Amino acid sequence: MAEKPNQVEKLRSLNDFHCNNCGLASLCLPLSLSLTDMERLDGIIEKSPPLKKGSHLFHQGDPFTSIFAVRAGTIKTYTVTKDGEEQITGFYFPGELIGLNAIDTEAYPISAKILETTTVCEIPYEKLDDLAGQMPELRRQLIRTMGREIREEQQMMLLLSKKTAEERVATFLLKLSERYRKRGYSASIFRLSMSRNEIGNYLGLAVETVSRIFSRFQKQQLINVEGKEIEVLSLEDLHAVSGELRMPSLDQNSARATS
Amino acid sequence: MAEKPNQVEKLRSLNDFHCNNCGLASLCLPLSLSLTDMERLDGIIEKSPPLKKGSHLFHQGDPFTSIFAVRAGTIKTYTVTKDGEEQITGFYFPGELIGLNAIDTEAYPISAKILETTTVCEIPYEKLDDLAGQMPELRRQLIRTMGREIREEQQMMLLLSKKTAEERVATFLLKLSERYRKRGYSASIFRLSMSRNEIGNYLGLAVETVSRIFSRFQKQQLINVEGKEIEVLSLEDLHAVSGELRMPSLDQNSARATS
DNA sequence: CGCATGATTGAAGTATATCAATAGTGGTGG
DNA sequence: CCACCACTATTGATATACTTCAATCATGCG
Repeated sequence: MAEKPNQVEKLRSLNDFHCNNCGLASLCLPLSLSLTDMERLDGIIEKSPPLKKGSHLFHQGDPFTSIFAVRAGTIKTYTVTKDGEEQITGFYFPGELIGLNAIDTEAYPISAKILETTTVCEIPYEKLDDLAGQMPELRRQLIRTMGREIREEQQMMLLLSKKTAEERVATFLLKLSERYRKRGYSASIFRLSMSRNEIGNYLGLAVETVSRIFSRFQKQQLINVEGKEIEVLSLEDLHAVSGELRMPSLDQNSARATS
Repeated sequence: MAEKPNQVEKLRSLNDFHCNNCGLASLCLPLSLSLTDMERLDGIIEKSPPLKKGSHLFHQGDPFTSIFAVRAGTIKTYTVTKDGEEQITGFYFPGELIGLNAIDTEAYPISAKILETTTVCEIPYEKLDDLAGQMPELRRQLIRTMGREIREEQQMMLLLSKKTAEERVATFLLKLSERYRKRGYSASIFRLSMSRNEIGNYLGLAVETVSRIFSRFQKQQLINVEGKEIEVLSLEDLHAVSGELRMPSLDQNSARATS
């Protein structure tokens, strides 16, 4: 039976999606929860249908209600500056949480836009807070996740204030590579889900600069670029260009790393 | 009795220092704790003696044990980049917490250096975590504080990636002004506890640029500068130069602000 | 009081932005 | 299915905000 998975089958399996069978649990909030705890967390989570590219998860100013975990796809978050231009504050991949910066406010301080067809888990914050009061491991995991976010943003500050354009782009590619690797994808071949414009915006560079540096890196045999397809030819060399301290590819066990 | 407060008196009052009589409680973790809860928090906190300018609270790589709350004085945090130069990640004033970025690691990812004679409250993280499990309001306050830190760092990213030198310096001065105001000091006259070099480092600018902009602002009657003494002549005009969206001085009740 | 360190100001250099023109890409409808 | 159009990316030429280098001046600490 069930020899040919059909449409109904596929729908059923979508509805059967739970934290305890989510491949991302180890990257997300369920990390180190017991099975029963995981089920309780699962109970408060709303799984979204696929969201279309270009649509918004929420807009800056919308009332804050929920944290979102990316299940599949990519999301960018951004604010709009005084003169109307956008500043991208982050790209979010499966297992990552969006909305942590809104916890002490009544409205989202940023907008979240879908970059490619994406599904998310919506976690109502009031309920999450309740559960965090009852489940020590969930509380710790939430706080750890926030601590990591603070740290990563400080690294981003360093990138923006001290690094050259080449270092920024190299660092960006390495970080992407590392994130793909952690999710079980190739660390050396991947597809950019954002435009050159968005990369430049995020890194504090003009589009043209990003484009030139991609070309330069290609000429230097560091990477192969073909539109949005990136192949990293030498993680080591790219790392040398990035000006980063540690060698991310050696950093297999991030929990024990001292950063 | 006790007509002339003497040395012993002063020492006694130092030892009598507790969360429930700390003027900063409303800016710090004790915020919205009940009196009993506050006393329990107070029970796990170690009050430091005065720390000397130039000394370190901890060094990058030291084992992570505690969060610190500044009680009086100023502290800067910084990382050291590959080529040995430092990147300042923040300045911390009374009531602010240091070390939140280390929570999910085993070692501090930054160093913390005293800028002027400072006292701190040391909060052992294990004990804080225990208490957070028992006291919902403490848990919420810790998480809120982290959420705010994440948000503020995103604003800093925006500053570093989109703002001009003048906008950066103006924003910096306004943020300082606001922080002094919240602590009951003058919003328009204050003393910089950091050097021009440190300001430049933090803002991603050369010292010379900071100095030139201070002079320019002075010429434009925005501020008066005399060494480390700053007088803001027009918060409104400075705000206009800063490129910030909101008018911070109108933002009296930050808890209800939606940012 | 003196000397090291920090701050200011000017002159010259540079990395990156901006402007401009062309080439490629992907989505849409005929 | 291909042709079209808008959008995105690339590449070159020029402009500029900020850095770097250099010299002088101020400050504060022992």
